[in-house]
Amino acid sequence: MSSAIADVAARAGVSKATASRALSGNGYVAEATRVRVIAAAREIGYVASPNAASLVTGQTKNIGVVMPFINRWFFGEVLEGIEQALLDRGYDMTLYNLHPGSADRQRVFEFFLARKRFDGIVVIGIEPTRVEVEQLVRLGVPLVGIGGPVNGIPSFTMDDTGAARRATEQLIGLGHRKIMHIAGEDADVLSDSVAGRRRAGYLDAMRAAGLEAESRTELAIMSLPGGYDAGAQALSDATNRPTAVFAACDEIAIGTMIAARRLGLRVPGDLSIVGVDGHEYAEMFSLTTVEQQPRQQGHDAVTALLNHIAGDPSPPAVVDVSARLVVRASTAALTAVAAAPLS
Amino acid sequence: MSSAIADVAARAGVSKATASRALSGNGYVAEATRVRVIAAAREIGYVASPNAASLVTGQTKNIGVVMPFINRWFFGEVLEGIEQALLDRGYDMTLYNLHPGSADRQRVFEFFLARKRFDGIVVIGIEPTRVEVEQLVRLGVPLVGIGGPVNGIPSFTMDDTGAARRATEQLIGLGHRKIMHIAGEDADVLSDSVAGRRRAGYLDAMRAAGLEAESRTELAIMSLPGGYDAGAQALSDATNRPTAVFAACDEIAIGTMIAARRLGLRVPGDLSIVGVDGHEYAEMFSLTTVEQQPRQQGHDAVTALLNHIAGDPSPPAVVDVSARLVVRASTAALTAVAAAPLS
DNA sequence: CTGAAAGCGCTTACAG
DNA sequence: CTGAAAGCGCTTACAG
Repeated sequence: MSSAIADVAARAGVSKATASRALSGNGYVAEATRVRVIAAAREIGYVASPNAASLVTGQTKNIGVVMPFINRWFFGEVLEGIEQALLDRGYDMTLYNLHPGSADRQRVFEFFLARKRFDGIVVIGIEPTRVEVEQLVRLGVPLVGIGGPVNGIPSFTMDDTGAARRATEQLIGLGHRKIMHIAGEDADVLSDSVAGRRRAGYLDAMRAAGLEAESRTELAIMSLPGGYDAGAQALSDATNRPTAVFAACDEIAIGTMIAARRLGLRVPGDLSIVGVDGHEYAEMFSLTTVEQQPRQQGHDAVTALLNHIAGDPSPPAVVDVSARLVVRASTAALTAVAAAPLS
Repeated sequence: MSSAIADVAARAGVSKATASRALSGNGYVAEATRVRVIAAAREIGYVASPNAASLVTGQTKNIGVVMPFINRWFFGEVLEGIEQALLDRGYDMTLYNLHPGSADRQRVFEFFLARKRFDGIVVIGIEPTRVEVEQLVRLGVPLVGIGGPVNGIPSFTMDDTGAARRATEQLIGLGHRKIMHIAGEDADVLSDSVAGRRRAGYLDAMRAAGLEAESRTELAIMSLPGGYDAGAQALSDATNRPTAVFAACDEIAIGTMIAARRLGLRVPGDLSIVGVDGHEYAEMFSLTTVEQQPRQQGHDAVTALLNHIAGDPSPPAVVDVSARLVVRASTAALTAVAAAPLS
């Protein structure tokens, strides 16, 4: 059934050592021998066991990935980018899905990640504690982060604060003053989280424009239904309605947009909306957003990680990934009439 | 840095064999010794290498998963269910993402899956060819499928044809006759695919009600934007508009709903819509749908797989998973006025 | 250019 | 109840 290198060697009439050299390409082997060994391997469908090889080479050809969500757009994109890059280089990917507050968290750090199965580890959006970072470092394998700088782990991340500032400034530039921010739920608890940094950028921009008094933040689960619920709630009071919303992510933005329309508000006529991310639905909803490329980030982070494993220098502490404002039809200048009471 | 069982043995003053027995729980070991060994292991942070152990036990404690999409709801849910079940039992999950038409497909079957890394393999929605099923079987490890029966692989799947029939009958029961089906794009090519079976169920129901002449099928990418595009197209001609749509999945249904509203159609006033899946957005969009539990399916399939690996009998060729019609506000009885010309 | 030998980290008969 | 020995499948110095 499953064949070993001894079978290949026997069939090709060489020693296991030579078979190994011929198959791996390491060390000298006569061309004719090489051809014969490779043919033998093909004939019996031999594929080397990396688990066995790892025992002597120390290389597992396997990368561990830890992320809090699979089923949210950003994470799914990152994951697909990682998977593709890994596949291209012959690596496997072992995935751990650690929801915020997951009871398995400690077990993943102390048991699963410690099983000596990985040549490197990618952590994404899990906001590791200082102790956890230490545990990761103690593993002794290269690490890389995506989506938020983590102290002690080189991270691929966009400038969340800057993106939020830019998005908010866009609304300010259109004449809006009552600009509400719908933040991610952990912006409150973790100022260091993606949601926290985006809120900070919003506040920066408001303050710089002298609009502190107009600023207002609501919290939402970072999903479409989360944005819908928060939007429906926050926009229901007609006497105290913002003219624009800066949402912490596109899911929230789209959910808010749908809620606004159900309340009879026109977007952008009555309400301008800006998001962040460049979600696959953004175009369909004509959403103005600060677009990033999570799939590319996954790909680039893994490439850097594998290169580091192969001997390249470690990537820098923070690799700033690209993000750009894409203006679509969810934003418009505040109309003169609506603007009047403010001017 | 990373310690071996010899270190534990030395520290506890026993042989490697005894340390192994104490840690694994296999074989006799004096209680006092066991305690001493476990303490030693804890002190130096020892975790056994399953790669090394697999060489002698043959057990890798690792399961391979192959699926075409990560970033679509059904697959993401299945994946989270799988991951949780695996984590609970101490197994790792290695994920291969094989887009339809992926150039890597052959390499995954012939190289990655053949590396003797897995105690079992889960295949989801990739519609393996006969040759591929053979390759999988030749691996000699237990297999399980999710989301569509595959010959030769025990599969957890809902009755797609029945679900589609039920959904269509619901519309017929509400008095609709001009019921359009927006099918998944591969319904045409692969009658055996999920999309193909759902289209068959639609046609069954239409035929049984004597509505063959009214049946009409359009194709869409199985995503929200896919449903939006197909819906916008199919509903734009006011002279030839269905009064109801049965969508092959909830993403298509929701995309179609949004397109319909943009065209000024009221849902369900002018157009009733039914989907299939029980998508996380279904409630927010008040979508009538045939709900299934992909997360549960992933969990149950893995549990059956691990039990089989542990010695239980293989699951049956087809395990029918539950699905039920959930009626929400996207469907309504055809109004007398609209129905008149048909009666 | 090739082979015999050692050894990676583990577990498991086999003796005792 | 415990230890010495063998061996899982591979690769890599080391001789030749």
